Amino acid sequence: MKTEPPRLARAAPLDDSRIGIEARAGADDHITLRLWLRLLACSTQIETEIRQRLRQRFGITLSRFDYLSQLHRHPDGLRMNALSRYLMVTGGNITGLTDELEKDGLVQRERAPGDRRAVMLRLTAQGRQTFEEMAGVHEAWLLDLFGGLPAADRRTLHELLGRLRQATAQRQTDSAPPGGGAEAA
Amino acid sequence: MKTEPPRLARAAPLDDSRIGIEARAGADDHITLRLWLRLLACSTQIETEIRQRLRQRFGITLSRFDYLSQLHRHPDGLRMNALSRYLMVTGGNITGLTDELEKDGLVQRERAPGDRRAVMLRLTAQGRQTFEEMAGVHEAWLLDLFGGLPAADRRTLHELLGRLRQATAQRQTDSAPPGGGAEAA
DNA sequence: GCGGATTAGTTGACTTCTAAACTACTTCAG
DNA sequence: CTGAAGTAGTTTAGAAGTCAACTAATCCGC
Repeated sequence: MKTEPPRLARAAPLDDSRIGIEARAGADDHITLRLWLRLLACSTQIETEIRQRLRQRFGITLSRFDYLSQLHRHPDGLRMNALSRYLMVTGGNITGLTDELEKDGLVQRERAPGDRRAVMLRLTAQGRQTFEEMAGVHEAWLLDLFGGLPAADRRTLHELLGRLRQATAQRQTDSAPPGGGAEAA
Repeated sequence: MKTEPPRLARAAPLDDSRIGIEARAGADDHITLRLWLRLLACSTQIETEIRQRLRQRFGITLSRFDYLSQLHRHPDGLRMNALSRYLMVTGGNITGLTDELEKDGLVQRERAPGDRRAVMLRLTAQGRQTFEEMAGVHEAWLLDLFGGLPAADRRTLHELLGRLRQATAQRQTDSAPPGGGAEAA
C-alpha cells in the first residue's frame, strides 16, 4: 500500500561546503555518518589509552580486566553464557579467556546448580583482590580522561547514549524478520 | 561552606536494570565510569552489527571496509603511516591489510615521491568501484540504525562527542600530536 | 516416556590486532 | 662529511576475536 508521495526530496541546504567526499545526500545523512565515525573514534581512542595503561601498569589485557570486572560485580557467580552477553563477545572467546584466567588462579569454574550443562564462574579470593587493586586506579584514569568535559556535558552525553542504545537495540539483525522486527530487550 | 545539595544531586534515576554491560549501581562519583561503559557499549553494539552485515552482504570485513573508505576519501593516495593514524591501528596491521587488499586487486602500493622509505597507497579502479557499491548500502544501514534517535539528539550527540574528543586528546600518555586521529571530515 | 528442537559450553580453523624487534632510508648536529 | 637519532615500513609471536561444527544436557509436544 502506497499512501502518498514520499517527501524525501526535501533537502535542507545546510552548508556542506568543505567536505567534498561523501556529500551525495542530504544533511541528515551526512551528520549521521559523521556521528557514527566520531562515536567510534571516541571510544577507540579511550579504549586504546586504557588498554596501554593497563598493560604497562598491571601487565593485564583490557579483555581480562573487563572479564574480571563483570565477575566482580556479580559476586554470586555468572554463567559463561551470561558473561558472554555482558561482554558482548562470543562464547568461544569466553571459554578461552576462562581457561587462561583459571590457569592464573583468578577465576574458578563451578558446577551450576540445577543444570548440568552450565558452568558457574566466580572470582577466587586472589582474583577479587587483584581486581580491586586495579579498579581504583582504572577509575582514576577515567576521571582524568573525561575530566576535560564539564559534568553537565557528561550527564547529557550519558543520557543521549542511553537513548541511542535503546533506539539501536530494536534494529539489530538478531532475528530481525525482513520488514523490521521490534522486540529484544 | 554550607553547600546546599544541588538539585541535580539526586536527579539521576536508578536505571540499574539487569540488561546491558553497564549495570553498576553508584553515586554521582560513578557517573563517569558509567558514561564510559555506555559509550563503549553503544559503539561495540553498532560496530558488531555493521560488521555482521558487511560480512553477510558483501563478504568483506569491517577493517577492510574502513581501510578502503579512508583511501577513497583521499584520492591522491595516502602513506601507510598516515593511514595507520587515521584508522587508529598499528603500522604492522596496515602492512598485513595492505598485503591482502593488494592481492585482491583493490589497492596498490606506489613509490612515494621524494622519500624512498615511504609507500603511497591508492585504490585501484576495481577497488574504487567495489567500495562505492558498498558505501551506499553501508550508509543506509547507519541511517536505519540511528533512525530511532531524533535528529536533534543526533546533532547534540555529535557536538558533545566532539568536545569529548577534544578533551581527551590532551590527556593521552602518548604525545598525541594535534590533529592526529581518524574521523577526518 | 520418546524424539526433535534448544541451550550451554567446547573445539578448531581462521582473521585481526598489538607490541617489539628489525631493516632501510632520512635528517640533523657538529 | 659523518654518525646519531628519528622515521617508514616489515616481520614475528602471541592475544583476542569470529564463525561454524560439535557434544551433552534440558525442554517440550505428543
